Amino acid sequence: MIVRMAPEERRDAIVAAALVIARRKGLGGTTVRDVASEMGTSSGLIHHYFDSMDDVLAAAFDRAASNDLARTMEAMSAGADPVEKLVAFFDNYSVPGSDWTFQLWLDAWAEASRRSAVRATSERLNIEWQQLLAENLKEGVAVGVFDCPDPDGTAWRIISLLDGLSLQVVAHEATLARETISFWIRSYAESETGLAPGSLR
Amino acid sequence: MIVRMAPEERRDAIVAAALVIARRKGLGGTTVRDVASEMGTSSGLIHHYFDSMDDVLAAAFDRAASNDLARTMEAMSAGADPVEKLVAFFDNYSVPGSDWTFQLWLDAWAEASRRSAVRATSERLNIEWQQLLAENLKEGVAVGVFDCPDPDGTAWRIISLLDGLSLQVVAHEATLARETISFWIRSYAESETGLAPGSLR
DNA sequence: CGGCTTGTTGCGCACATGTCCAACACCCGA
DNA sequence: TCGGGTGTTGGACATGTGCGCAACAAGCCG
Repeated sequence: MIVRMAPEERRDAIVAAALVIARRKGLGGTTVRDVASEMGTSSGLIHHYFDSMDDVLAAAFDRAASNDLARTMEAMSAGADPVEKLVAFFDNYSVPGSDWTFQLWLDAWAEASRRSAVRATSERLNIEWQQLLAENLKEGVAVGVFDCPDPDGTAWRIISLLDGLSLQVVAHEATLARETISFWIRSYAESETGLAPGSLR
Repeated sequence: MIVRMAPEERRDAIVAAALVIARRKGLGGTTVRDVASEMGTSSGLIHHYFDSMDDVLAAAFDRAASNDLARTMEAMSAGADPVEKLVAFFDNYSVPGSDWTFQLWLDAWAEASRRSAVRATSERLNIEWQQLLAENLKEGVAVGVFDCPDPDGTAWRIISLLDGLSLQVVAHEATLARETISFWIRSYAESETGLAPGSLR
């Protein structure tokens, strides 16, 4: 029995199914047939909605990363001041059990050089994350709680340190402990913003 | 005409050929047939020397990364003191034109969760890089030129910031300038070691 | 109710993939 | 000079790949 869906709905379903597979087999390991059978439909259907597999993967990664970003933005908006927001940022960045999202980032960075749609998406989202942090830093400077001469640069450095450390945890698991990198990244942020040690706990 | 090689030699040739392909098509995109035809031999030969493709890829990555490591160690050994060695470390980390090595790192980190041999290799080499840096920091502390309470932690943080920043350059190219990250990483190292700003130039 | 748009199928095409293996060619030691 | 050991071949095998397409069916509109 054919289940006919509205275009929007079906597109969403495809992306959702692709995400399930990507979570299990990696971005690069996600195939048209896998996605189709996950949805319980035929593989031809995927190409009815997407020009190429590259686009499907980019859309899947986009949804996962955008979702994390939105969740973090929401968590930050609950903070009363820039300091609280910064704490919310870090609390949200590495929620336990969401390692698979970061694995997707690793996949995306690696695939970036060979899949243009994925590359464009990861670049855009990376910048959005940096912006989110930078805006909060600027607000803190304006209000006078942060001492930070170059918020944009600081944001890039914090994001990058976070990525570099998370990478070790996700790719190699045992080399670095989760609590350790949580402590390190907060200490670094404190030093970059002129906050007293322990302020971001 | 069959060209018979000594086992050692042939193994090396396979790894070298795999590296040529991996450089062009990525670690994950390297296939048995590609490697074979790069050597001008048959594909069966690869499996005569390696149990699986995973092992070939791990060996190829191992050679590339070990090579970089050795080159950096040598450059550091030319430095007269820990400060000079640290400068040599940074100078060597991001030689222009060796982006492809870093792309291999990106590939390896992404593949780590799905190819155990690659994973073991990248984990080991990541630790070796950290050790290289940590040993130099410890030496500097012993001699009294560095003020650094936790050299091992500092080494991890420097390596991670470097990785996180390099990642943006290699995967996204345009977002961050090379000279910018070179400046940032040196400034960060100065602050972690208690050196005066500009010491690592 | 009939027609038409369009979502959906299921399979075919042309390749590519890792792995394995019987046969072959080369070199060394007897 | 003649085995035997082993490096090497070339293709078989089963499976997987993205993509395209004719046919079918569902639902909307007149």
